[in-house]
Amino acid sequence: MAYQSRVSDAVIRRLPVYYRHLVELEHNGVERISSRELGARMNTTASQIRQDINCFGGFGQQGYGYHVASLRQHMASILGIDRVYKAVIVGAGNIGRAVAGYTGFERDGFNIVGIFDTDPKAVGTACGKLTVQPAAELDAFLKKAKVDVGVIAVPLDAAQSVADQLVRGGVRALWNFAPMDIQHPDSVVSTHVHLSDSLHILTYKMNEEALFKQIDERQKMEK
Amino acid sequence: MAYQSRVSDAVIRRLPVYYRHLVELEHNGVERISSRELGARMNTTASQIRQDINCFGGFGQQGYGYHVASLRQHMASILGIDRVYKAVIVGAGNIGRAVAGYTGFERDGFNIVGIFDTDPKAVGTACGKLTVQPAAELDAFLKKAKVDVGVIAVPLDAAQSVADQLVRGGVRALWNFAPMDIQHPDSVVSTHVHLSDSLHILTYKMNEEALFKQIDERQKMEK
DNA sequence: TAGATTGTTAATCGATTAACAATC
DNA sequence: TAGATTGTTAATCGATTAACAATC
Repeated sequence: MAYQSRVSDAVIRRLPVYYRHLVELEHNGVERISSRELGARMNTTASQIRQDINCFGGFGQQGYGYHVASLRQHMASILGIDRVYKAVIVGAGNIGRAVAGYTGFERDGFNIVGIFDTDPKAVGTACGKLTVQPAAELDAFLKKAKVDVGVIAVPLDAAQSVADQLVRGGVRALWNFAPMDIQHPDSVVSTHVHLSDSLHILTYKMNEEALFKQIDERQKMEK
Repeated sequence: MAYQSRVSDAVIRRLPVYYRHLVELEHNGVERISSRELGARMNTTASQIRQDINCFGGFGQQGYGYHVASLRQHMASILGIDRVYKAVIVGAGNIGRAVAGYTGFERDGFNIVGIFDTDPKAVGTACGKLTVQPAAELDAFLKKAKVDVGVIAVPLDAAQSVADQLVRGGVRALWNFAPMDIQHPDSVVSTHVHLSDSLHILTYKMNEEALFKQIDERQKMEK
C-alpha cells in the first residue's frame, strides 16, 4: 500500500518555492519575516503561508513572525535536502550530461556515483569526474553500490525498461526526464521533468487569447 | 492589462498530457476512444476529461466517443504546436546545449535561430548546426530577426537581466531554466523548468513518511 | 430503433481566504 | 503592558465528480 500523504500536492509544489525565497532572504541578511511580508514577496496570501507551514509544525512566533535562518533550516529538513543521496544517471546524451553537470545537484546533497549509456560511442568518454559506463553493467553496479536515486535520461522507448531495471536494483526514487509517465511500485517515488509539457504550456499561453477570439466568433456565427 | 484566462491552470497543465496520450493512441492505430477509456488510461475520471475538452469545444460525438486523430489535431491547434516559432537560447552551458540538442523542439515547430554566451571560451564553438555568438550581439540580433521565444539558460544572477533584454528585443515568450521566478510585462508569457524544485519534491516524497512519524511522535511526547 | 456516450447542469469535495482568539 | 503576528477555526470559493437529458 502506498503511503497516503497528509499534505496536498498543491502544498508540496510550493515547498521548494518557500525554500528558494528563504535562501535568498537569508543571503540578503534578512533576519525575520512575517507571513504578510513573505506573502507579498511570493505573490500569495499571508493565510496560505501560515496554513502551509503549519502542516509541519509551528515554526513562527506570535508578535514576531518567522526567524528566516531557522525556518530555512526547518524547510531543508522537511524537503530532505539536509542529507546525502547516491544517484546514478542512465543515458549520457544531452540531458544526462546536463544533469551530471548541474551544480545545484551537489549543493542539495546529491552524489553522482555513475553514468551509463548503451551507445558504444558514448561509453568510455568523460563526464565531469566520471567515465560513462556500458549500460550492460548497470545491474552489477546497483548490486554492489547502494544507490538511492536513478535519473532516467534515455529516449522514450527505453524509459520504462530502464525504470524497471533501476527499481529491481533497489533505488528508492526515480527522476524521470523521458516524455512519458513511468510506472513503478508504490514503494518507489518519482518526479518527472517533462520539457515538452512545459514547452506546450508556453505555446498554449502564447496563443490562448487568439484561440478564444476564434472560438467566440464561431459561436456567434452559429447563433 | 493581462489577458485573463478562462481556463484554469489545472486544466492547462493537463493539456500536454492529453496530447501525449493521443499521439501514442494514434501511433498504436487506435481510431476512436471514449472518455471512460481515456480516463482509465490517464488515471482520471471520464467526467474530468469531458469537462476539460469542452473548455475548447465539443469535439466528441454522442454514442461514439472521440475520433483520436481528429482530437489529436484539435489539441495540437489548441496547444499552438501546429505552427512555427523562432527561438534564441541565451547561455551555452550544459542546459543551453541540452535544449539546443533537444529533438522534441523541432518536432513542436521550434526553429532555433541563435545561441549566445558571455564566456569567450564558449563563443565560436559549435552547437548543433549553430555557432555560439557573443552575448553582446544579442540586442543587434533581436533587432534584425523577429524572434518569438527566448530561452533563458544562464546562471541565477544573470537571469533577470537577460529576460529584460529579451523582452526589449521583442520576444513574446520566455522559457526559463534559471532557478528563480522571472519578472516580465503581462504582454509576455513564460513558463519555467526548475530542476531544483523538481528535485526537492522528489527528496520530500522520499522522506515524507519518516517525517510525519517523527512529527507524530513529538506531538505524543508533548501530551 | 436501441444502446452508447457525449455535453452540460447540479452536487460534492477540497483548497484558499478570512477572521479571531491565543500569545509572544 | 500594548501591539503585532501567529496558529487555527470558520467561511468562501473553485475544481472535481456525479447525474442525466440530448443525440448520434
